[in-house]
Amino acid sequence: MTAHLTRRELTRAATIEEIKQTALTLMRRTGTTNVVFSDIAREMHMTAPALYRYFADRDDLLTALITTTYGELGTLLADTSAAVPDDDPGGRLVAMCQAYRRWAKTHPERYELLFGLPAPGYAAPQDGPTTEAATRALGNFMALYFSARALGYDAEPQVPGASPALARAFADPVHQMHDMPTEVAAGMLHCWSLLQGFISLESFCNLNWFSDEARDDLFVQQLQLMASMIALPAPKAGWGSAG
Amino acid sequence: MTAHLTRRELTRAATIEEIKQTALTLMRRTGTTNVVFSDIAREMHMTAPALYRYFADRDDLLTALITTTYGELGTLLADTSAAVPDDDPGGRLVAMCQAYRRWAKTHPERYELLFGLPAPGYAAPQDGPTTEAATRALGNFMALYFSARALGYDAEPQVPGASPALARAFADPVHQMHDMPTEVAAGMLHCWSLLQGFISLESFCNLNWFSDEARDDLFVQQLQLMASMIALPAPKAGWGSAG
DNA sequence: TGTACATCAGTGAACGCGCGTTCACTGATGTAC
DNA sequence: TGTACATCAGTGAACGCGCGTTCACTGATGTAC
Repeated sequence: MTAHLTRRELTRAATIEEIKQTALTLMRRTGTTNVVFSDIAREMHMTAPALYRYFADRDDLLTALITTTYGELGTLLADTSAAVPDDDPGGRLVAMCQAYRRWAKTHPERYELLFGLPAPGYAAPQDGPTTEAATRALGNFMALYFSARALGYDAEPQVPGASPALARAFADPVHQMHDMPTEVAAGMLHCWSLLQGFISLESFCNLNWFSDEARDDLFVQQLQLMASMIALPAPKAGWGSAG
Repeated sequence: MTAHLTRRELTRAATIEEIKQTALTLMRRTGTTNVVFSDIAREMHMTAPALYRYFADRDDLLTALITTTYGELGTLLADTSAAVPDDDPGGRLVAMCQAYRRWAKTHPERYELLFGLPAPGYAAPQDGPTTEAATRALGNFMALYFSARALGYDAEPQVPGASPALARAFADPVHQMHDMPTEVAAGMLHCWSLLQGFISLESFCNLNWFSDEARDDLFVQQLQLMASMIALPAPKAGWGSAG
């Protein structure tokens, strides 16, 4: 029974969690992926050296933050998907992408943390917890195809066929794409590009010359393109705006 | 005759140029958008305070760097486009996108500078030189449509029609899209999203789990999607890889 | 052409602040007998 | 149940470094007469 945790172990886990949350909160407040030990400590009514009881150094904390953030994103996507009935994969696509978009717009620094230029000396440990968390988060999109197929939808996606090199890449089970047609797998990646492109442009203020409404409409159009790329049926509740 | 420049004015202009280039070189060396006055000065065999003769402060230099970088990107795109015959807009699309992609991969920190999370306290001056330089750079893509139309290509792009809000946005002549069909304008933006998405994913190492060859093939597929979105003919020399 | 003055480039020293990290310590929490 | 010891959380002071920025200065370049 390792379930018996001392009070010390419990508060320790709670403190670690609090440090990470405080760091993320401060990141939002400053609008940077920069994280300052003294600031975190002050926010928690502690002193900076105390943090070294929980994280070896700044890089260690950063790795934990990235993992946590991927986890948060994954949970968001999973919850959003779960809130839409099984038999509406198109609706799930719309809901998940809109949720992702809103999340990135609300927390551009978290988006930057995951998908921006890696920090100065920081190299994510290969095959580490970050990679695993990332795969899990993206798995939510892969699941769309399988739930659509379970419903009998298996229209040909409107994308070019996969090349041998691509097919070889897709065959690796790590990416969760090994048992979908290579056209769908390729389509998934095109969707991913399209989504990331829009979201990074919007979150980093490079689409400010558009009205909110125009941006919304543009995004809805991209959702439609995405659905066609991976051959998903239209969402039952409609696309959400001008179509 | 303001053409008469004193030696002082000439060396001054040259020094400003050298400072900017040194800053960009250092950015590449450190792999960050961070720029350190002392480092620039040392590289130029000067001392840090001397730089204040040329730039009011760090933000001032940053603004200049962004403008310069947009200019560099614009020149790259224009030159690349000009190297392809007028009557091959599809070829121009391929050449420009590949050039852009290579540029971002070689200089991820410059890409970050233009399209990443804006620096800490830095707010780009609205309607400033940066905006103008950005518009000029992107204008090279708009030009694709016009050169295609001049050749008689005017197929319907395979994208949803533009909503009223979008149409209103496109009507603003600033964006150089006011005299193209709204479907084409929308298609342009979808292309832009797709391109930015792929490039940011690749440049920031989020597609490392693919082989170089697989990434190349994926990009070629996206080029084909882009061509169909803005109704460009296929490139005369082919797509460049597995199609 | 030469001289007297103004303007500008660049230096070196210094200020001030932020911030990661170390260290010797105190007090509280847990463990062994 | 109580006592003696080990472990851990957290503190406060300090080190060391980086870096933006200021300032009084020297020497060179340009300008006016």
